[in-house]
Amino acid sequence: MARGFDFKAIEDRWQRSWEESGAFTVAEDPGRAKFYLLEMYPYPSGRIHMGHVRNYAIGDVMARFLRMRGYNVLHPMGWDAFGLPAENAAIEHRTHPAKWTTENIAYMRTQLKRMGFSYDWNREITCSDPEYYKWGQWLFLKLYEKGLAYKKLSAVNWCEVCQTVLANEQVEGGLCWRDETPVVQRELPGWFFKITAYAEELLVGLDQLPGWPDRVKVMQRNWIGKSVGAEVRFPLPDREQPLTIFTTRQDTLFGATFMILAPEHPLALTLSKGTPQEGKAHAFVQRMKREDKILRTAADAEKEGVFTGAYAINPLTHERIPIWIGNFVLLEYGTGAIMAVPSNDQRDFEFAKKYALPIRLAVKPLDSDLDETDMDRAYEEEGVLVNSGPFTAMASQQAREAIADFLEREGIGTRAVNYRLRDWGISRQRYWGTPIPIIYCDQCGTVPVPYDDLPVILPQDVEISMKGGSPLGKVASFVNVPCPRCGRPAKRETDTMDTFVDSSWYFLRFASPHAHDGPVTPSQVNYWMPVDQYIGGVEHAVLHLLYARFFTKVIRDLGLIAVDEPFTRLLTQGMVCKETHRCPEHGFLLPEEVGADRRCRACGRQVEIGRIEKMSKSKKNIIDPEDLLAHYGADTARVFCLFAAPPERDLEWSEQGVEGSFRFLTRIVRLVEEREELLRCPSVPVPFSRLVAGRALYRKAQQTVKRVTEDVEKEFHFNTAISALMELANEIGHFDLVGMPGEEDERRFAFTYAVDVLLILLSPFAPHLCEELWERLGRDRSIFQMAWPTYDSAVIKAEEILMVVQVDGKVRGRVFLPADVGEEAMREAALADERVTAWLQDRSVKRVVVVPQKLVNIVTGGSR
RNA sequence: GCCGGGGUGGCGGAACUGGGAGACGCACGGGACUUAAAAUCCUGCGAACGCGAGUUCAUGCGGGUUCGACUCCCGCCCCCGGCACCA
Repeated sequence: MARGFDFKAIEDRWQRSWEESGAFTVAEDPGRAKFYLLEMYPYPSGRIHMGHVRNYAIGDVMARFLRMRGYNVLHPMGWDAFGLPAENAAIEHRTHPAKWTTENIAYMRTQLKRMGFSYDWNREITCSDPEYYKWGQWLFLKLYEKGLAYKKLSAVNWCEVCQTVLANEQVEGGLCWRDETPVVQRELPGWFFKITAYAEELLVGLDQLPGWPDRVKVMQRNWIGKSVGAEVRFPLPDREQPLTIFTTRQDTLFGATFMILAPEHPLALTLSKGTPQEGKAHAFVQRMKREDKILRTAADAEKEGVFTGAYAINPLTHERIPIWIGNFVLLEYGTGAIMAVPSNDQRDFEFAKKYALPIRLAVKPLDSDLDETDMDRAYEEEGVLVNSGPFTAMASQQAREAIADFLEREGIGTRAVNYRLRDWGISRQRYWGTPIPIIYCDQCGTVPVPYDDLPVILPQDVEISMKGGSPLGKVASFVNVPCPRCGRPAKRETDTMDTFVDSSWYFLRFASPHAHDGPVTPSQVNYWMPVDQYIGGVEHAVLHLLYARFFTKVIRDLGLIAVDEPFTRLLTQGMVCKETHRCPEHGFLLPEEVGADRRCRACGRQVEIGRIEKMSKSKKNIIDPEDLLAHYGADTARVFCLFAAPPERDLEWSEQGVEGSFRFLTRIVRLVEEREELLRCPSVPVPFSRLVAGRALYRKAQQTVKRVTEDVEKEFHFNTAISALMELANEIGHFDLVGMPGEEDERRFAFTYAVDVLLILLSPFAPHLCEELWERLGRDRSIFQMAWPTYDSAVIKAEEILMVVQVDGKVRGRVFLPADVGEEAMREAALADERVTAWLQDRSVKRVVVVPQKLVNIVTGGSR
């Protein structure tokens, strides 16, 4: 290692030392404030990527900082080890998912250790470990007992590539979240968790989370999608049962001129029976069933429908109105049927125009009139009711209450709430996941596996393929079991659980990772929970982060934990990005595939360079942390990730930026090495009141303590914290150790103090290097056993202030004044300043604004 | 369309609660050291005008409030992310 410093040796040495001393092992300690710091655990894909480095570097700085601040810090790590990539790898490399996963974990663990992350490895958990998934199965059974886990046949999202069902949260814009291929709808039986039972609590609980970013809360709020309105029963002539609809706009009821059913609505076909429309309605429903539902219900799809031939009675106008079937009405939402108010709903308007259905205005704008025969679009805003019988002239909002009251009084309807949130489909037709602990018996039906028989072990000897359904179904020794109730031959459930189930409670397990009589040990979990700070990517805003909140509430209701919300504070870090090289012919290129003339080496076309995009294999703009580690070491990697951008923003990779961080650390090494002898000798403390020559440096060090502490603690502004450390390092570098005769001791004291402070403050960011230098200076303990420095606000305050003098708001002069200067003295000094008086010639002073300790603004009466 | 986050030098980014815009770093220019280069050190670095002291302009655009606006208010433009026929 020629360049800089021998980071390899330093890192190896200290990593071994921390491991041997068990520096990061923690236990409950009621005497100390606890802090549970957690980063989202990784999927063991094979090797860590820059996103991990950034995520875990942020967490590790926090962990080390908080320990030095005196907290009892739980900082664990584990593996989200179940999931489809292991099966794909198994097929591709002819290996077993378990082997592939275990090897990946082993390698990635060494990588994390080489980054110097301070985890308590005694608490490591792997969710493909039977000791872990046993308790996932246990929780499943508890949910089943409480009616929160159930099986049903339903239309589900199916990914052809993954050969499995996906949860709603795993479909993004009609595409599979993992491979971005189109998702299709399929009728399939599967297991669901009743997350909707907690919809309201999941919604209102967001208000109790001031430490969460707004955008995540907004995304969850939108996802839960609460709508307040009413269910209204529209009588059907000649039928006992009315047609019930849900609306949020009961104020527009008088404008309901027809109704629309979802094609899957049970009445869609029965209502048309015996009418002249029967054939047409039947054909339409059949066609809708064949069409892809995601396309059919997309926002930009053309509205289509057919008349059923039947009529309902508008319960307020008592008019007979036609019932239609429409492609855009969803069975799953509300009651699967709507009243159509074309005057006040754009979708209904388009439908009415297309099929020449009547339009009657129900709500008009406050300040103008509308003619329903002459509208070119619906009036959807609030307004004043018209054509609405006794409610005419009421404001929308008031009318909604009045009409809801009326509906309830007359027995026509009830107030109602609807949520967009659907139950969480957790069945996966794949192998590498937690087996669902259920047995099907011809005699006894669906039988839960008895608790004593847990875990249901995932068999090892399985042929994995992406064809012919769940691989577990082909393992006879797994499938065929005696019924736990009657003993007769029965069959196991062959679906496994969504891996998001595993990650919905892993943070609880870390508190008591080896508990063997339950998923958690209440005394331990209640000491550590909630997670005080959670750090991870925003891509989990409505996936993991919603499921984990749901599980926390369920487990609380089981009486195992005492918290309502799992994560008190959440930091969503930005992505790691890098520029891409794109050839119009060959797509994304590696930098080395581009010639010096910015042309593609393969075809000679001009290559588009400079688009900054998230690092990804497919865009060929990956930086392997392994290379970073080899060339610059872990400390540089950490400092770069934290310095280049504030954590919540995207980080743009820059080779020069890394170089800069490396230079900074090298400078620190030089700073210490050049004065090593001197720094090793104990210096005699000089009280601040007597400090003269070293006063400025001492103060700078204290100011840096304040800045770094506040930056790290309050806002995670690691970038500005590091810049403050750079400033201090610069000032130390320029400090004159000799000065005037007689000042040496004082200067030595200030210098030593500043260097010590610098090393301690820097140690969470660059732990290996700081430990090394600390030791080289002969300081007796590990730097991480040092208390975080404090500062004295009297020291920090400069005894001189620089007063800015403005004339008419423009800076015209600067004057040094004693810090305790009064307003009147500031005013006088400002008016006496030479440069200022020049500006004041021929102008009259109209007013003088004095900002204490800071600035004087002289306002003049006009031009000269 | 709705919701959220942004827009500041060549670049990444600073700026407390309305008070010196551009901290810190990168890139770049000049200089020192060197036979030379690298490394390191010193120095300059928003733009325009000026020999210079300095002056004017400048935080997406247009208005406003204020002694004073990157910061507050009104109206627009652009970029990124999320949701999107949810009745």
